[in-house]
Amino acid sequence: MKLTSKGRYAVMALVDLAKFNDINPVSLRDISLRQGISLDYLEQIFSKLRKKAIVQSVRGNQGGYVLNKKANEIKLTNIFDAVDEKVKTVQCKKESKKGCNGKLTKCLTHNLWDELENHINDFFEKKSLEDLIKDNIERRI
Amino acid sequence: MKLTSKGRYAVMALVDLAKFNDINPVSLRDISLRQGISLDYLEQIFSKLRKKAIVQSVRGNQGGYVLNKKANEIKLTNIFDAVDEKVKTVQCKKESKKGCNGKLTKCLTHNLWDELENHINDFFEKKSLEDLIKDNIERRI
DNA sequence: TAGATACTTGACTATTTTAGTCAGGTTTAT
DNA sequence: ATAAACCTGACTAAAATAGTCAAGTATCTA
Ligand code: FES
Ligand code: FES
Repeated sequence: MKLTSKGRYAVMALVDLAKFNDINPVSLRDISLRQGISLDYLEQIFSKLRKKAIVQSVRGNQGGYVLNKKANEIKLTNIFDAVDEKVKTVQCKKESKKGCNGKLTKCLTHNLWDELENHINDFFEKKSLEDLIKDNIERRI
Repeated sequence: MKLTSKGRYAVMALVDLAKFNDINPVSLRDISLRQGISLDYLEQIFSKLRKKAIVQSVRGNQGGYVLNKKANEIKLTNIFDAVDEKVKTVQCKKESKKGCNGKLTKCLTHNLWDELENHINDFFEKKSLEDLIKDNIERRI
């Protein structure tokens, strides 16, 4: 099980943005330089974040992006959802009544993976951008 | 983030094996048929489980595999470890003092992913094969 | 109003990982 | 002897990932 760069970058970029949010729109170029993320890749990511109303764009010279909600209202769940980073532990289709083995009953481990999925999603539900920023200031990394 | 088939199958096969463990060695062919997993793939998986002493093999006609420990002593962690299904949330090398951005400090989100990794591993630490079997009997799926 | 900055979009691609398959063994009960 | 079942390593097709690239459009500032 691993986290993809897309999800990792999305959160990283938003933390960066949130730190500078009060003053001016933050340009992707700046985030790219500070965090070492490809500019083109960031553009893909922010396009998705914008469509899900997590950020707002300001076009033109001196433009950039601004948070569209308060930092404590943006949960990791929202971010991951926006960039299609989903937690997927079961093999079978959620809706289908068939198991992953093609049989009509769920497989021996289906419930386990379901529990795991909930366990992970709980973590994402609880963490907000604000938490991350606080954490960064406290630890001074 | 998703769970791979290898990890899923490893656990599924072991639950199946554990259910029949008292009587005779269980052949991979039977597990393959019951759980709908490719026999060749199962062989790869069990080879690893054997090397980590989670199962024992019985060669020859009427042979198969047997659990090498009690079901309550086999945690998910052990299984995942054996088949190299690892949880990897950080990008940077664990040992290296460099961050994922190549800089000397850890990135803004490093601590977050570390927490996440622990959160997930906790789940795997707590669940044993025995828990899974009980769960199956209770729910009768 | 020209030019620079920065957002916007969509298509394309190299690399890596996954999820197996395949072929050829060896061991042992009957 | 022979069949069942373990054992091993190499190979591969398909999918996912992590980007790159190209061609825009909008807006501020000089
Ligand atoms: S994971 Fe849902 S049936 Fe196997
Ligand atoms: S994940 Fe460890 S430094 Fe970024």
